[in-house]
Amino acid sequence: MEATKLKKSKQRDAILSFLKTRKDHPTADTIYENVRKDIPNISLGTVYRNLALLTDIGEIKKLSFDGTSDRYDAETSPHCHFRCRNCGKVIDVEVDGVLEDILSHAKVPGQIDEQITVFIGTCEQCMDKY
Amino acid sequence: MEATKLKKSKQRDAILSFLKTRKDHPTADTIYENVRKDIPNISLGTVYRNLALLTDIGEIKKLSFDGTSDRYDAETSPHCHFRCRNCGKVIDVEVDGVLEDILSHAKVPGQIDEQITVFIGTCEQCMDKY
DNA sequence: ATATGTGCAAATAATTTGCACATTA
DNA sequence: TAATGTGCAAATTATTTGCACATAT
Repeated sequence: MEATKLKKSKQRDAILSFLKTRKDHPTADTIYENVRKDIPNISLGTVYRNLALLTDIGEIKKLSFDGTSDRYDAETSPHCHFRCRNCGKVIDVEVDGVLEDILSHAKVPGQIDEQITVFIGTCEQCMDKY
Repeated sequence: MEATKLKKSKQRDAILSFLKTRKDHPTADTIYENVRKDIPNISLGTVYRNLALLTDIGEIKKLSFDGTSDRYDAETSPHCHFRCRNCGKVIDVEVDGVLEDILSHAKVPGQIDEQITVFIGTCEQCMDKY
C-alpha cells in the first residue's frame, strides 16, 4: 500500500514476461515452475512476493475462484472470465460495452475501482464428453 | 456431485437459519462462532461440510474473494456484491436487468450456470476517514 | 439395521513471513 | 552504502479428511 522505490529485478522481469506469454491465467505455482527454467534457484516465495507487488502496482490482475489457487492475468484491459466447473479452465470473455453499462447502472455506496465478472458453467469440450 | 439421500440434522438447520438472519456474508468461522451459541459442541469441520453441502444443493452461495476466507450468502436471487478494499466489508448491490443484459451479450464457449459480479473499491465510511 | 451425519484431531494446500545474504541504484 | 530484493525454511491460514461414534430413516 505504501509508496516505496522499486528496484528492478530479473526475477520480477522474468515473472512478468512469462505471464505475458500466457492467456490461460496460470497459478503462482505454474509460474514458478516455468520461470524456474530460466532462473533455476528462484523461490516460490519470491514468485508470490512479486505477483503481489505487480498486482499492487496494477501491472497484472489477480483472479480468485472458488476453493482453488489464485490465478494471475497480464491482460489488464476490461474483460470477463468464464470458468469451467468440470475442468477448471479459465478463459477470457469479451463483453464490449456491457461493463461500462453495468457500472453506470450499479448503485453502490462507495467508489468503484474495479469490477470482476465471472461466468461459471461447463465449457464446450466438457459438454461434448457427456 | 452424486445424488445421495439427505438426512436432516439440527446442525445443518442451525447453520442455514443463522445464515438467513445475516446480510453481511459471514465466513465459515463466523458462522461457527455463532451457531456454537446454540450447539456448543458443534465442530468447525461440520460447519464446512454443511456449507459445502448447502452450496451443492443450491440453498446458499459461496463467495470467493481475493486472498481472504470464503463467505456464504443465503440470498440466492441474482444480485452483485461490492467489496471494500479497506475494511473488507461485502454488501449486496442491486443491478436489476443488467445481469440478463450481460448474459445476452457475452459470447461464451460453453453453457453458463452462474454469473458472479463483484465491484471492488472503497466504501463510503472508509472514504470519509481520509 | 443401515446409511448418513458428527466431533475431534490430524492432514493438506495455498500463501506468507523472518532472517541472513545478495543485488541495485 | 543504504534500501530493496531474494532464497530458504518455518509459520500461518483456510479448509479438508479419516475414523470411531451418534443420529435419522
